[in-house]
Order: sequence, then structure tokens, then C-alpha cells
Amino acid sequence: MNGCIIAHRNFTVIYGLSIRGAQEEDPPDPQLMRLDNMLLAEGVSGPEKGGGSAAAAAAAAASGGSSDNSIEHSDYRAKLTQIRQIYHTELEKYEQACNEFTTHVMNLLREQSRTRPISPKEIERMVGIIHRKFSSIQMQLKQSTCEAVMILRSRFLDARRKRRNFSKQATEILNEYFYSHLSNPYPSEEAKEELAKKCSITVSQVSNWFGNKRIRYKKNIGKFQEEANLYAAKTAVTAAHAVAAAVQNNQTNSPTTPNSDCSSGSFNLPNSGDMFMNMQSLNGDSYQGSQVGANVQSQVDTLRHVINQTGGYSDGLGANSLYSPHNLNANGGWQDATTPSSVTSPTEGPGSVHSDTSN
DNA sequence: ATAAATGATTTTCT
DNA sequence: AGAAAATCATTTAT
Repeated sequence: MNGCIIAHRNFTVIYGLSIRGAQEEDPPDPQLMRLDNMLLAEGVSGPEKGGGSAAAAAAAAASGGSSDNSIEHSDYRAKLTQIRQIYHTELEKYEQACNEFTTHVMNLLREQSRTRPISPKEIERMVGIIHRKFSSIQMQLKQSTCEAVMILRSRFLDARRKRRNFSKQATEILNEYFYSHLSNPYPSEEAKEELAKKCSITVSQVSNWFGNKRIRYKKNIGKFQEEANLYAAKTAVTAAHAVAAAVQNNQTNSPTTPNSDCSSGSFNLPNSGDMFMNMQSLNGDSYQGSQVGANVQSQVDTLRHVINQTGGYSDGLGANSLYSPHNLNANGGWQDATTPSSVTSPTEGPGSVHSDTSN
């Protein structure tokens, strides 16, 4: 009666068009087909799997110690076999009841046929009605079984339920990368692999982390200022060295370093982009131009925090870190530093600014 | 015990 | 495909 199909749309998507049955039902009910496919795929309605239940039960009953993966998996399998048993016994019961009922009705009709002529059409019609009724009951059984299996799956297979925080050093590494690439915190696939290796997590976990970090940083920048300063200071030394080296290398012609007053937060990406282009143009040799630009850009990011921090100087008193969301454009997205916004399609403008996150 | 932080998933948008 | 946004379920801090 309820909508297990609606509640778990994923499964309908998964099982909707997978297995082509050898026998096609006359009424090709798509819902019934989905249920059948799913039950088959989950091993509920498939072959009986002889020692499956015994093995699972034994494994489950073996030891109740650590919360390891194998224990949970066996537990899952035990419950699945339990569901399957219930399903099969119920199905058998329904089948038996159906047969008994039909024979009963047939007997009744036969008795009546003595007093009244009964056409075979009528008998057929009655049988059809009975079968339809019982098949609808069967479908309800299948549906509730599907629901149970899905609940079981979500109970055991949802990674959200066994989430563990990353190690301290892993978050350290990730934060370092994030805040030193604050203007464009989108690590490439290679960078993601590198980070995953360093943190001993998977690449998709790195992607998850950056997705969460970006959205949460953007949503409440004030909450992350402390952290930003901390990690900027942490990489300050190396960043300073690198920038110094880069500047020295590029100062063959002394670009007079105008160093516009971008002290209190008006440090926008367009500036960085110009800087990058200038350097590229005056560098002469265009090789690795993008790389140098990116490096300098990241250094600028880290240095910005250092400047803000050292500018405050009074470390016990003011602590008024008041720099603005420099890296975010008006729409609330990170500005793309790599694509210099070519003139081809200026379709989007600063339309609606409704970003007032006051929680 | 409740709120905040956090990792993972799902949905929506591009 | 990949990211943003919303949401979920757990861990951690208060």
C-alpha cells in the first residue's frame, strides 16, 4: 500500500531494465517486472543456494567480538537469508491457498452444473478472477520483501553509517592544500591522487573532502578565518622562499612592482590574473608559463593571510581578522583563474544577489 | 543530552 | 563528468 518504489528511487533505476526474463508475462506489468528483477538480483528469489543459510548462520553465531567488516557482512547475509526464507514460505503458502481455492470453486461449480448448465467460458472467467486476486497478493508480498531488503541494504551498506573521521595529519595535509590554493581549490586528478596517497585515503574521499570544504568555507567564511590564518602561517616560510625566488627570477627587467593597495581585502582574482599575464609576457620564454603562474598564484594566496596576520601584530588584543571573501566572486562561486573569461559568450551577468546566509 | 563538526550520499545544475 | 547544494548519519565537543 505504501510506496516503497517511490521511497527508493535508486533501486528502481538500477533494477528497471536489467534482466530479460526468459518468459514474458502476458500483461507486462513494469512494476512487477522491477520487483522480480530486484528480488532476483538480490538473491532472494533466485536458486536456493544450498549451504548459504547454514554458512551465514554459523559465521554470524561464531564470534561476537570486533566490529570488523567480515562480521557485519556475514550478519548482513544472515538477515538476507532470513528474508528469503520468509519470502519463500509465504509464496508457497499463497500458491497452495490459491490452488485450494480454485479447486473448491471448481467443485462448487460442478455441483451447480447439475441443476444449471455452466459454460466453460464461465469457469475460465472464475479461474481468471481467482488468479488475478492471488497474483496481486503475491505482488504485495514481493513489494514488502523488496522493502525489507532495501532497508537491510541501507542499514549495512550505507557508508554514512560507519563513517570515521580522518586522521589528524590527513586533515592537516588537506587543509594545507586547500588554503594554499584558496583562489582555485580544485585539485586536478593527479593532485587528488597525490593527496590521497599522502593521507592514505581514496581519491573519491579527497573529492568529497574538497566538495564539503568548498561549500562550507563559502557558506561561512568567518568560521574558517582562524583556520585559514593558521594554515597560511604554517606554509608561510616555504611560500615566502618560493615567491622570493620567483620574483628574483622574473625581475630581470624590474617591473617596478606597483603593488597596488590590496591590503584590506580588496584582493581580487582579476588582479592575480593580470599579474599572471604580465609575468608571462615579460618572461620572454613562454615555456611553463602556466605553471609559474599557478605557483605564484598559490603563493599569493598564502602570503595574503600572512600579511593579514603579521599586519595585525598585536596578537593578544585585537585579533580582528577582517579580510573579505577575496576569492569569491559576486555570484558566490570561485572565480576560475585558469580561463581568462574570453569574450565569446558573455551570457551571464551579475543577476540576483540574494546570498544572505544568516543562520 | 544537545549542538557542532564531519564524512558520505543524493539531487540538481552546468 | 564534475561541481554545488541539500541532506543524512555519525563522531566529537560542550
